[in-house]
This record gives sequence, C-alpha cells and structure tokens, in this order.
Amino acid sequence: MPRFQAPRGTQDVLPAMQPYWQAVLDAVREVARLHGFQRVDTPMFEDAGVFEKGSGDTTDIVEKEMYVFEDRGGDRLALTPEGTPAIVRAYLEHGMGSWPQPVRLYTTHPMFRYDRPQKGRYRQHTQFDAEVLGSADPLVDAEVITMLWRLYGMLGIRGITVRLGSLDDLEPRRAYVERLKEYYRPFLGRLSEDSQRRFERNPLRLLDSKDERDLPYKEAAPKLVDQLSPAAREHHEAVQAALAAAGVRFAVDPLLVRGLDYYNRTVFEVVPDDDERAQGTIGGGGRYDGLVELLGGPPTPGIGFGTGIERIILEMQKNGVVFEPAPAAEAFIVHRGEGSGPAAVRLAAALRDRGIAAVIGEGGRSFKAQLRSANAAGARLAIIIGEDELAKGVALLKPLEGESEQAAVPLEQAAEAAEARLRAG
RNA sequence: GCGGGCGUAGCGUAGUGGUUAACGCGUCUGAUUGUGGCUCAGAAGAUCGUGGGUUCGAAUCCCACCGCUCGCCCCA
Repeated sequence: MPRFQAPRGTQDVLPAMQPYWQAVLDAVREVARLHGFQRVDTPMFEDAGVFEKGSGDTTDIVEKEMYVFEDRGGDRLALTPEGTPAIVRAYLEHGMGSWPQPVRLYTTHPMFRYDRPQKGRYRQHTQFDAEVLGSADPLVDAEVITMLWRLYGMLGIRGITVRLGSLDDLEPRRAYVERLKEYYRPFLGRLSEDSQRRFERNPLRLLDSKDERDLPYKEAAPKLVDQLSPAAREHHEAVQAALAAAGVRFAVDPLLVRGLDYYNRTVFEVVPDDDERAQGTIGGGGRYDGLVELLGGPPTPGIGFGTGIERIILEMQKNGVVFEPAPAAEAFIVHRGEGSGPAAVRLAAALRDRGIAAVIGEGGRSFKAQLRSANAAGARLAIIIGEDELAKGVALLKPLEGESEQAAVPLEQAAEAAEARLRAG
C-alpha cells in the first residue's frame, strides 16, 4: 500500500506555522476594520462561467490553470482561481447595488490554479482579497493601495515597493495596442518566440519581455503611460498624489502589465526590492470598471486587490519576523492511582470554567514522565493528584517556573488556588 | 507546458558498488518507594521516494514515475 501524500502543489499548515497564519489573519481583520471593509465569504467553487466571463476566457488563469469539473448533477463548476469575479457575482446576486455606495468588501479565500509548483507558488493558496464597488474616485484607488501597504507594515515587512501603472480605459487602450502592433510588425521575425506569440495573444506583454533579443525594440516602443487619454491621465495623477500624501512608497512602472482582461486605469503590484523572481510579487490588483457589466450587472466601477498569505509569510520570515509557538497548556494535571482519573477530569473542568487552559497527563505514566510532558507543554503550573493526595482530599500545586515551593491545597479549592497562582505569576 | 538540481528514521545530515546503513536533534524508558528543565545510560524508530533494469553484490550506476526545488512562462 503506497503511502498517501498531499496533492502536488498543496501543503499542510503544521502547528509551528500557525502563529504566522494567525498573525496575518488578525492583521487582515484589523486593517479591514480600520478601512471600513466588511467581510464576505463566497463558496469554494462557482459556476465556471463566473470566471470564464469575468476573468476572461483567454487569460492563462482560465484557459490553462482553472480546475473545472462537472458535478453529479451535470453542472459545470470551477474551484475559485481568483477572488474578484466571485465577489462581483455575490454583489449582483444580493442586490448590493442598492446598499449605500461604495460597498467595501474583503475576504480570505483559498484559490486553486493548476500550475507548476514553485517556492511561493502553489496549486492551492490563500488570498486576502479586498474590493470596492460603486466608486470611480481615484482616492478610493489610493485607499485600497494604502490598506495593502498598511497590512504589510503591520506584519513587519520592509523593503517593498508598490509598482503603479495605468492601462487607460478600454477604448483608448485598444487604439494604443494597434499602434504598438504597428510599431513591432516590421521586425516581428527578429523577436523571441515568446514575443512572437504575445504579438497575437497579448501585445501588451511585449513590453514585459526580458529576452535579450527583444530589449532593443522595447526601449523605443510607445509606452501606454505616456499617451493616456486625458481622463485616465488625470485619474492616474490623482492616485499618485494621494499615495504620496499617505506616505506609500511607490514607483510608476510604464511596463506594468497584468494578466487579467478586466483591468482598466489603475493597476499595481507590490514587490520586494531584492527579489527579481517573477513569483516574488506579494500582492497586486487594479481597477475594473467594466467587470460588473460583463457579469450582467449595471455599469458599476470597481477596484480591488489580492495578496497571497503564503507569500506574505515567506516575506515575513525573510524580514526576520519570528513567532514562538503558544504554550499548549497553562496548568497541567498530573495524576496517578485508583480514582485519580475522575478527580483530574473534575479539576480540569473547574480550571476551564475559569478560563485556564488545562491538560490532563496520562495517568498510566510515571510522575516523572507526566512532569516532563507538563514542561514540554509549556505549562507554568503542575497540579499533582496521586494516591496520597486523593486519600487526604488535597492536590499539590507545583510551580514549574520561578522560586516558589509546591503546596498542598484542598482538592475542591484547587482550581481557585491555581488561578490565583497563575494570575499572580 | 519547457530546462536544471535534489529525494537516506519525525526533523537535519553522513555514507558514491562490498558485513547487521551512521551521527545530531526529537520521542520513549530508566538513574533505588511519587516530582519537570540540566546531565548521564538505554531503547524504539529507515522496505535508503516508488517501480523496473545492470551486477556475484546497489542507498551508491541506468531508465521511468512521484514529489520537492531553481530558472522560463504565468501568477498571489
């Protein structure tokens, strides 16, 4: 019988890593509260059409990476590959258009992509996703980025920069893409194979190439940020002014391109300054003023981001943020002998009633072994109930740290006395 | 999807063709009656990722598969 292992690209989050997850989730909750975002939870899977229509069925995420399956009833479903279309679907389904606008929502949600795993890239990962629907105000763009920036700061992540770009609005961008293709067409044959493919599929990506053969042409290529439509330019500048006012470290990146079709105007990524790897990006997002309509709703502007919790944790560790695992117990009950089991259980319940984390030792093992366990559990107090104690109706309180001596107390008052000891120390 | 590196007890490693695969950490037990941490002693724990092949003989060489990892692509 071959041993089972977790599916490729997935991972178990063991107790030692839980403090990191807890810290991130706590910070997420707090930063969302500080910015007026409300939590929404959407299902792990959706109608596949949500993403085919929403994310765009020529994007890599949908075309090559989405987990699609038919359930027993014949419905075509997809494991959520990215958050935004799912939240927009919920926004429409629940009539959030009639809530006070704009609507600020966030979630932490598992995402699934059939991709080749690498460090920081998994087939299942978790994203903190935040979306604002119903506002076209550039200040909202800045607020969203500021929230992301604050989150990283709260978690001790330094040495990162926001790369900011603008993809203009959809119509002017189409015109720009034509100009870009005209520029590249004459020397198409001299470009890298990748770039030749991009020329047809996603010409904006030509500007993103790192291939030596493409670099000379890239330099002189027309840049979208240099020729934005007046409305988009004004928007872009307003976002920058607001980010500067908020103290966010950002750099305008004329070559920033993102892989989802629905973006317009503001796009951004957060990258570590020392990380050239493509999967170094820890968060990114942008504005999607056309997405709600794509999914069958009324014209509604929107903007949001996703940031990968696994990557945040990797970045925290790179920044030397360390968490000690929380002790498993405050009080550890050592017991042995006839009738000690029920006494231990009664005492444990009394301790827990008082809010004290209590663990009962294994009565079949020696005092020595149980006390070792108490120590390993990080308990500050051991409470010993042996045969002698049981006969006298007492328990021994043995401090596991500090100077004080162990003391006998009546069994019925043991919980109270333990609480006093723990609160004092 | 393409190319490179790696895979030996729970974890980290040594061992590169020749006895019962070694060490550290961890786990368990004990160091005279029932007392933790430090120390000491002992024990358990490995079909050497899986399957096939070469060989008198394979952890060691070859092939395939699985997984991890690095780069590309793409993304968080």
